[in-house]
Amino acid sequence: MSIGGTYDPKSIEPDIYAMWEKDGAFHAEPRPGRQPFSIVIPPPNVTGALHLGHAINNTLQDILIRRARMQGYDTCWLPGTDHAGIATQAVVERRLRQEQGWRRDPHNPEHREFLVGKIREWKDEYEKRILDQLRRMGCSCDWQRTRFTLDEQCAKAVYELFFRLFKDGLIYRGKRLVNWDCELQTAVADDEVYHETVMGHLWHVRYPILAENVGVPPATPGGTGVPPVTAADALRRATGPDSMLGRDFLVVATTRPETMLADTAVAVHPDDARYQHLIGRQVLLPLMNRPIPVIADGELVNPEFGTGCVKVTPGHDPNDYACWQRHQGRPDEFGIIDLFTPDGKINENGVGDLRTIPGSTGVPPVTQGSVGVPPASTFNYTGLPRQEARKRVVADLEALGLLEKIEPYETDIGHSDRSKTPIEPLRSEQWFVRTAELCENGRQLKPGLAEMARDAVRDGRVKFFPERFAKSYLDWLGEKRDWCISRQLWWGHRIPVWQITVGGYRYATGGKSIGEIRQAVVSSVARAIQGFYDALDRFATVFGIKGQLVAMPSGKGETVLYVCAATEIAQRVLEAFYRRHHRTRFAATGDRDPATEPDLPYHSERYNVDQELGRTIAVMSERDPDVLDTWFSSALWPLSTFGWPGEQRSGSANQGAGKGSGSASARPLIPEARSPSDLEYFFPTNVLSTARDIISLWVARMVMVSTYLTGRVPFQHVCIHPTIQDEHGRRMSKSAGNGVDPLDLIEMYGADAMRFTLASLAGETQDVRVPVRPMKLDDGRVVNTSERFELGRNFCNKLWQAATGFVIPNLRHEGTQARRHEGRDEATKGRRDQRLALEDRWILSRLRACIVECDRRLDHYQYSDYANTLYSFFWSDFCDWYVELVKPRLYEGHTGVSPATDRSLTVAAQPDRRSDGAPPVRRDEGTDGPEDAGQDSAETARRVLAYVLDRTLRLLHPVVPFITERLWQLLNDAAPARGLATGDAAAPLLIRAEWPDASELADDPEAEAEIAALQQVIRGIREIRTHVNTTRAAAKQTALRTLPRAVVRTDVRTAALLTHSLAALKRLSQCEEFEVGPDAAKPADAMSKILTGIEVFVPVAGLVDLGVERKRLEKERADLLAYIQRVEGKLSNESFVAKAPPQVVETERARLAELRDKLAKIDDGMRELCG
RNA sequence: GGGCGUUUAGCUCAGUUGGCUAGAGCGCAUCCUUCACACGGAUGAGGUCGCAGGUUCGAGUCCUGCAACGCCCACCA
Repeated sequence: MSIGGTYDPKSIEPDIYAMWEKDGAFHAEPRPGRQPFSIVIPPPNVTGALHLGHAINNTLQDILIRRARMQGYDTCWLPGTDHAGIATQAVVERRLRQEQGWRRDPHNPEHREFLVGKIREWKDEYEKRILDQLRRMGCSCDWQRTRFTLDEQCAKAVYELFFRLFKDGLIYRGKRLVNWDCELQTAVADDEVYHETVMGHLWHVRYPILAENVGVPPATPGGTGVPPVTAADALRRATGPDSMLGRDFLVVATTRPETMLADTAVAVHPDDARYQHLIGRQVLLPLMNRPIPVIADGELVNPEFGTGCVKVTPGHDPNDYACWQRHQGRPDEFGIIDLFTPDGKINENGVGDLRTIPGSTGVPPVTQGSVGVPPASTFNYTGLPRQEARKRVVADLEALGLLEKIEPYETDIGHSDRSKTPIEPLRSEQWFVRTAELCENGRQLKPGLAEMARDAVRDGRVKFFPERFAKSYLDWLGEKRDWCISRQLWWGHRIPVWQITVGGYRYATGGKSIGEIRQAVVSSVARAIQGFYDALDRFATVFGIKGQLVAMPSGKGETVLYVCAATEIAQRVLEAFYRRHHRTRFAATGDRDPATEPDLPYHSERYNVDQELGRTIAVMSERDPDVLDTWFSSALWPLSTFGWPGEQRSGSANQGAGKGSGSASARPLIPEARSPSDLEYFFPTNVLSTARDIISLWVARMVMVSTYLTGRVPFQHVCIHPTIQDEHGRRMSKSAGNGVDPLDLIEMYGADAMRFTLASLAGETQDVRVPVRPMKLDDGRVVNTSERFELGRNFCNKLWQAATGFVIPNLRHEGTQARRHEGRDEATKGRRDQRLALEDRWILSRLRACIVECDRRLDHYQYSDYANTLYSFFWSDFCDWYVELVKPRLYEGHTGVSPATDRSLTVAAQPDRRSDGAPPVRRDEGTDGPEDAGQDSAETARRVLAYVLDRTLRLLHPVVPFITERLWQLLNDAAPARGLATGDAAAPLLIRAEWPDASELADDPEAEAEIAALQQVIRGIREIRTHVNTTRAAAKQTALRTLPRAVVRTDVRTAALLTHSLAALKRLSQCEEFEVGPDAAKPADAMSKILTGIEVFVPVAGLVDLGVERKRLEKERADLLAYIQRVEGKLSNESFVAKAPPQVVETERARLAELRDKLAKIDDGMRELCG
């Protein structure tokens, strides 16, 4: 051990970590009758390496884990990573595209295999890096339990959850408007969309008003007697010189003109007088030449904005979609048209031919082409990319004279977080989880997932720290939005569902009535379904997967079913079943050879029972190609990682392959004889520590899933840590160039320094700012770091210096004696034998307060207060004062500070429950005088030094584990036994040592007050010395290292205290001689410091010009006087005296007396100075 | 637009249920290479606590309004 060397983290960190791992300190097994403490790591995405946000979160978790371990819990911190479906796939795909020009073909199974392989390579690389980063940070994770969201164990849980939700009717498939990423060709969640303000335009377009509604009801030729108005007429009138708004045309404003091709209505506000007369009429959709209705919608339309008319494109705009939904089933309902292909091009609906447009009102084409206007059929945008289509549409409108004006307009465009391309809202079939309660006829059948999760927080089973974050959790869940769980990706858990389509073909109508035919079809469909079920059931029985399959109606009528498999085995069996039987008919009638039957179309929606009748068969389609949303597996993380659902499924009873019914089965009881499983022991976890931006995405979903599956919450406490920003309050990110790699910080400052700084940043605010600076590392690399981390580095160095440079050498120096002492200690056990000096009692009292404070702060997840408490205890109390006070006893054989109120230590007689620490000790009123020789005093000082360092290392270990563990080794070498009063051996490894117990120490207010007085005197003399030296420097005189003499006038008791601690007093105040006493005479030509009840005088004749002293006293007097006036003002205020609590008034009075006394003494001094 | 948070020393932040002259670290100034530590020690300067009202004997702290900044959610064609 070198003395005086700067702490070098790099030289110890790897060895220390290896030692912990070798010792198995991170791993815990369930043990009956013990207390577990568990945390599951928020699994970092394998998208990339860890950043500072991960660093702070994992530091905090490690603090909790290490403390719990020291407190004696069976502690498990479960590590792992998240596959992060869309994010990872996007990164890898982008790379493949850039490097090899590779593009994914969604329908090519080979592509699927190739890409998933590539992503897995990426994952392997980054998972390794991430786990290595955690190790370098010192995280004490239970590596044996490392999990990955796509591994077999997690997948098992995912499929089981899907199966149960599916069986309970909580998962459904529906066509909804989703955020579509045209680049990645997948739906993305709302929270994966960010908005970017871009400068765009607002195009104002005229929509010609039709003189007469067409098509609804179908115009019978010649029926109305009024000739239908042609498109040409309408256009001509709308663009003519005397055309009139509201009579001949309407104007709509749009930021996305290309979507007008899919307009199905124009909306106005119901109360808007300008357009009242048009509600219910039709306008002609330009380019498409489609009549669309004018509807009233108070929610969609703001009459103040734009023209007050809104084009309605329900297929591609969320608001319009909502409007469309509102109007469904009403007399003014209108259609919906999908316009885009998955890769963002205009589909076949971008042609101006009415009859080809599904969802249109089926109107015959309006006559066209007679007035020089291009016929509608020439407007064909099919195949154009969105941007191109926009240009063409605008140009065409312009050519038609329908473009009223173009305004510049600032608008927010949704972008995909992953591909950074604009989002296209479009309709798509997706799987959803229902979160609202299930009701029938107004009666609640099942409680909703959202409500169950809200209850868990409302009734306190889950608590947030800080508390306020519960609100955003409750608010978000209150919306009960359904959760879109399918993604059109390949990197993830594939949806375990096969579709069964029941359809008919070659039907003969042979003279039957429509009613008879319909009847026959219905029963034949039912028989076909039954046939399918029977076949599937037989298959399931053969393969032993009964109960692992369930079929449910799709909600699309009786001809489509979904079959879901609960396990990967069942999935494989189903896949085999599909391969073998998808061409087989499960026919209700007939007995044709299946091999000769042609395949039926995948969808049989167009099947029309009114026209034909034939045989009905069930056809199975391939497995749903989509994968599950990443959060679906994340929601299971606390359960899946500990092994849920366990073994319960194998050998479970037949739940029937038929129609799913019944709720999730209760968890089986565990036989008491065997030791608990991981799940039983470590679940629910104690704490979840995470960032606030995923409270809804992740925290809420974990609670939903856990309560649904087990009836229990996944964690008791949710701890939200602050977000780290750069000095300008910006988020840190690689792309912004302000990202900081934890490994660079470790390289530069050491892991402990980083951890300590991060902990000291983690208060209860939601943001903390860290200035980011590029700095050069030793190896020449320039990386982002922050000087903020010098805080931790300096503290670690101080700790290192104090321990290896002072405390331990002093123990080691007397090593033989320390061992002798152990022997003697045995012999004298239970007898008073150690005299604690005042500073010993003081530091032990301070230590006690420090332990209490650390516990209180950590119990409330107030990490910064915990770190700061230790910082000031160790640096200020221990190093600055205790160590300095104790030096005379060690170096010069002084007896230490032993005032009249000396106390001794009594050793408790009973055996200690601890194996590695000190026993509970009690103080006793001692009456003995301070007669101990210096030898004993030095011995006591060493014991206290060792003891306080021991406890400090324990307290600090959770936040700075490496350095404390190393110092623990050194301390063990120097003082293997270091209980305060007995010689019990310390634990070999700090990581397993016991957490300090404040109750073994006593609060000692008397010692605190006395040391405070001592400190005041020392500070007073230091101040005078500095003042003298400053003055001398100004006069170009050399500085004085020490003052020759000081006189202290104070009461008998304080005088005794100062006298007894003379050596320390001289040393700390750098003053050579003292005169102390109640009657000490003030020397002439002295500088003075007036304290409460203590006057300090330093004769400075010949040292410095006394003129400056008067100025100094004058200023002090002025300050004092101002203060006195304030207090006087308070006390002369009658209502203060009358209304304030008596003790407050009393305090003020006492203060006033004190201040006046001081003032008088200062006045005395000034009189003398003036002569 | 809704919600949450922040605003205290040059910078980054503490400041408990209102009650001793508002604190810390960094930075700054002066002095000190004295035998653990210059990644150190000593001393000091520096703050009308965002603004305006209110409650109270008393407000950095509680209430109202305003402003700036940040985050989350929802987003008007």
